[in-house]
Amino acid sequence: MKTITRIDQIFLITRGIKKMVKMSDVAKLAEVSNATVSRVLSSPENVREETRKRVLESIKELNYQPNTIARSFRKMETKSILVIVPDVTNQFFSEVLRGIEQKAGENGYQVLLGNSNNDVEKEYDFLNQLRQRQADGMILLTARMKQEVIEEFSEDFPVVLACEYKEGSSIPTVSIDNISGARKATEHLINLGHKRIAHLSGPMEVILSRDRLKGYHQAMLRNELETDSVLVQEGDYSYEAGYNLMNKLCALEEPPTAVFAANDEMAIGAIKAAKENFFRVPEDIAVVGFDDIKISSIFEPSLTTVSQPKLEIGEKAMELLLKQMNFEELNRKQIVLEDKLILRQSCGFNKKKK
Amino acid sequence: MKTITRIDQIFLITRGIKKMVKMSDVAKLAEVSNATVSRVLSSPENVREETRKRVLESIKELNYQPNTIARSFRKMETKSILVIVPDVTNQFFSEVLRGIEQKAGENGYQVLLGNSNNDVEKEYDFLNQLRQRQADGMILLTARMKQEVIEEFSEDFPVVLACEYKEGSSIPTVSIDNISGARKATEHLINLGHKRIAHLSGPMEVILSRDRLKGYHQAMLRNELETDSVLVQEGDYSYEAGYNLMNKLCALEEPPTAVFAANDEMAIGAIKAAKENFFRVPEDIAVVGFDDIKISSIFEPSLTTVSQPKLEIGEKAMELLLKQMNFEELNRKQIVLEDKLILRQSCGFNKKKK
DNA sequence: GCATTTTTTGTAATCGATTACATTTATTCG
DNA sequence: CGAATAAATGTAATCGATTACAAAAAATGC
Repeated sequence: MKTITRIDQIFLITRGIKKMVKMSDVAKLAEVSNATVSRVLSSPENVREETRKRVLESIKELNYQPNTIARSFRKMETKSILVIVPDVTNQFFSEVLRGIEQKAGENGYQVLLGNSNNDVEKEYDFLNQLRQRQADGMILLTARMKQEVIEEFSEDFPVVLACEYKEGSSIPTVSIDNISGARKATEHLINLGHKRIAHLSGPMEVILSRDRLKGYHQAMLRNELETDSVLVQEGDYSYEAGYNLMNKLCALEEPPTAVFAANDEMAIGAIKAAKENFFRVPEDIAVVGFDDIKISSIFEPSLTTVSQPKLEIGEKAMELLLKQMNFEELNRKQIVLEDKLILRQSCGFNKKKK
Repeated sequence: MKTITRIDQIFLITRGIKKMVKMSDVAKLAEVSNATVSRVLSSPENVREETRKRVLESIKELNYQPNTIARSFRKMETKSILVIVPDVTNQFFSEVLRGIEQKAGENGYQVLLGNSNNDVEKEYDFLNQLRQRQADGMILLTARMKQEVIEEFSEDFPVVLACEYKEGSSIPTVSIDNISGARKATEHLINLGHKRIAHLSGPMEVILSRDRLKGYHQAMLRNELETDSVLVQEGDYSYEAGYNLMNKLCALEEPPTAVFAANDEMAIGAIKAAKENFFRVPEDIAVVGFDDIKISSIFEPSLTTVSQPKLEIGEKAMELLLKQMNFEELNRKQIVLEDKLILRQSCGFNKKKK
């Protein structure tokens, strides 16, 4: 009966690095070969019950933890994926992230978070990280890089675009139909009788922004409304941009009676500015946003907005990525999920009288 | 003059795995040994200019990317750290994260994000990930695990606690003085003339919650105010908890005239509930929060709150971790940063007349 | 009981970069 | 110029788990 003491286990501390128990230590104690220990861990059904028990006991006794780096090295996979977010502090993305994380966790993948900080250069850096095998795959929640680059890259590595996409490309993508969502939002304002409707757009180099603008234009055109070009203002999806742009609009000789903002953060900034300019929302100016982030329902007036299925976007994106990493065929490469217009107070809808 | 075509580079696709260019390929093309290539990459000053140039050209020509897994394996380090967050969607943490990310990036470290979802079991799982060397160190933004466990763990691996801490432990920690912060907040309400002050606390098993409660009690005691035990309600830091608890308080025969909430999310939930119960904020009920998250200044009424230096907490935590990973001595293990009471409308302060 | 098949275990090569040590080449200096 | 020293490069072991293949042990069948 051999007993291993704690002293035996913890041993030498050399230059601060703890000497770890390795597989061969377990093998020795259990009086089997390295291979058998490995098998107990990865395919226990091929090991005789008795041997397996002995090995497991040794593992426990030595408190052995397999060295993931060595395993990764041998198998040339990290069991982790990289998710690139334009801005970690943005609520919208953190919910998508949650969807990704969940599916990833279920399938034994770690999520490495990459914050691009809205900087394209950073995005390119992240591609290299994947090239260097720091992760097995990648989900991009922002894609400002050149189309050719991403496309070529996606031929060699598992990549999924979520939310953003590239026109006419074959990169697996999960998103909603931004054009129709924006159209719905704008049409809602039109149906409420508004004619002078402004749009606070996102940056034009981002396709989402162009799509939402397009939806806005379509709605205006279909209803034979003119769009005064001064009513379309380009922002960057930030609260501050919404606030500043709305201040501009309020200063116009003929201010709009309604505003469709390309996301909720800008919409809230806009409402804030409108109020400060003594416009009542929704009475004087109705506002509609996009995304349905958490504050939108809490803020007053609560925000009418186009709701994206954030969690589902994350989950589906991870599913697409998993399939690629497992070399499964993708039957559908472009997944378009349903958005939904949520009516709240900021455009005059009242759930309950107050 | 040897030319390498794209075909040469991209080669065989076997079972979907692209054959990568490796160091030996570069060595062969540059007609040097493996070691020299390695040196060009990690200590170029030891390689003759001419040779170095030749190697760099080959690297470029073959588009060689070092295999990080192999490097990690050999050096037994991943150059990544693990950050455990109780909830990714929480604004407060995402800002701390940004501080961590920044410092990590500057020092060549990747940030692996772990979402514990407020589940202790998950936290224990993350410890094992570190044991298995998935990362070189770990920052805990939540620490519900048993003190002994974390402490023993922290002897073998680089760990930093941020925001949370463990009493009388020697684990490196970055935080503010929550007791004094809470006391300040409560005293502010007392100075405004409030006597019946409620407290919406966090879960009692979290030390932050206990500290903030303690600060509240201290302030009351010092000012010889009685604390009606029905006025202290335990929540879980969520908007919903604040909302529900405030509904309870409003239904009291003698409702409080002021509320100190243990964080901003609960404070905002509380204001929302107060309003729905026809209490005006701050006229009928003054509210103070804790954390100073972004919405707090946007929400109406804007929220008086104790501001934590979120970014700095993240940076300092990463600095402590870096020192541990580099086996440097820590001169100070417990870092306490300054908080600041920010006066806004929710307790009757008006920056500008409206 | 012995040949055949099946199951279990062991042996040793392998993944790709790093690095201690050995060797070669270049430089310095009397 | 040649010895001594310094600089540049090469050789080969190494990190720890996995796995193809070989060998041994157990089970089966006649």
